[in-house]
Amino acid sequence: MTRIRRSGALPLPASPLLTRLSRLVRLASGDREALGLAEVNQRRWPARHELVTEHEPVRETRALIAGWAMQHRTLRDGRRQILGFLLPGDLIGADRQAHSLAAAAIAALDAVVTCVAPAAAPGTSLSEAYARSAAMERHHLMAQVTRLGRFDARERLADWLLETRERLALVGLAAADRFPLPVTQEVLADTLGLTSVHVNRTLQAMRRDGLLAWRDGTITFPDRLRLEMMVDYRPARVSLDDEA
Amino acid sequence: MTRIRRSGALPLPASPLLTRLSRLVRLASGDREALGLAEVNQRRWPARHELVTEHEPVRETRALIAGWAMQHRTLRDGRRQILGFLLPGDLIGADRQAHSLAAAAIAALDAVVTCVAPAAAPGTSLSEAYARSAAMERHHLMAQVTRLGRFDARERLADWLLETRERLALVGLAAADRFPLPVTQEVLADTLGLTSVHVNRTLQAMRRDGLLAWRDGTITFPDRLRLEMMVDYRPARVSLDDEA
DNA sequence: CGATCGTTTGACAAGGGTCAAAATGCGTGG
DNA sequence: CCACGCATTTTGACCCTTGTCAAACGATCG
Repeated sequence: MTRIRRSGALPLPASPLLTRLSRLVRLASGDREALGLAEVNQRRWPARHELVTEHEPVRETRALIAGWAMQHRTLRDGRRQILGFLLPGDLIGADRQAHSLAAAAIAALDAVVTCVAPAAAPGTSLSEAYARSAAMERHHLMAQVTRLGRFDARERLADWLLETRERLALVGLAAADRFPLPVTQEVLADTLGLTSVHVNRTLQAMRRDGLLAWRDGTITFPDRLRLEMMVDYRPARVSLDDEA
Repeated sequence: MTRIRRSGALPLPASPLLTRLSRLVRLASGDREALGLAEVNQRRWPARHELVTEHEPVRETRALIAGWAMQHRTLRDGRRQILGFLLPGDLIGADRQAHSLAAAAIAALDAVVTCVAPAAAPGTSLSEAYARSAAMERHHLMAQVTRLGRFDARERLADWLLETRERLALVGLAAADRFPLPVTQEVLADTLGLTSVHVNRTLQAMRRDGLLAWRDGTITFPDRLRLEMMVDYRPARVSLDDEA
């Protein structure tokens, strides 16, 4: 049914969902099929659209196929904290139980495409993949706590950028030293617990020090290893048999 | 097998594990039995003992029956971030998948008692209870991110104390306006992303303002509602049919 | 009674916030 | 193709919350 296309120099745009889950768990062919099937039925959302509302019931598990979204909370007085980002291949509400309520809002950062995630029977490879995906998410939340609690501005930026590059690389959307970053400094500030003014100054200092460049919506690391040393960065490992 | 004892004025020391899970989900009698049985086999650990080591495999799901523990990460240079606390009734590693690795260390804060959590077959009330427990945990992690990212020192303290009181109340270990807090100001600092010096000063200011008292290891709120207003505190609600 | 751990205090430094305005970029309509 | 309007980035001056360092104080324990 699917025809492999090798004509141009274009890399085959593999499904980020299938790619990601396959890297988390060796999927049974039936489960791979189910995912492929689920992706046929896509839904698009414009930038800024609210996909999930805080305190509302979460009806079904979905997956993000394209675009970026953020999970965030807004306080009474307008302060906002972004808890984390949803990137292509990520699941939305996978860790859902009966009648569960959304713990935070989810909003599209740019144009976004989703599909419904296929149900996974207990014991299947797909169910294991969902569990690992949830474990990754928990891991990222913990990393976020450590960043906000014990890192200064420069470390927060470096650590977060490295983590984001790694997540994108997992679905083939980042190179070793560069990746697209479709967000404003204001969004970055609300992610890292800073003000946009301070994010700006910190970025400039890091640029001056040759730690990164950011032009045309693309982050580049002139020397990624140096950056990783700086914050003692470790790739997320959630289970024994993770790749590399 | 269990004899109900009503002789003295002593309240029956109900199992915190059974209490907590019962409040999260209406448990089938078989599941209640399984929990009771599991608790027979207890294990005690001294204060400071490391129950779980970061990056090590997590073999089984356990439950905390008595005492306090903390989940934490320590950086190369000694900085430490406490991600959250484990209180009586909490599960340890419930969200585990095959071959999963601990995302953070867990250490006993005082003398601690654990048992092995009974396995839950898919579809049972126990499995649902575990899922909700995991959802609560995720909720607390998100609250922690918001606290560290957007709250100042006083708000962090207030919000965290209120949350902790609520969690203890869930297992009958806290009154409406007071609860035991068996930790040092240093531990509090590493939880809230502050220094112990600043925690100390902030606590004093809050005492002066009549927001709280802390004597003999017990926190007291002279006016809990005022404190809740101050930080717009909302009890954690994870699913539609949570109690009240 | 010293030793140790935790709390408290003081003086000072600094990272990051605030406010306001200027520059830059960019999509859209004329 | 240009001009306008809006969003975003950048800069400057100033201030405040929180961190740092060091010492004193208090309680607990062998």
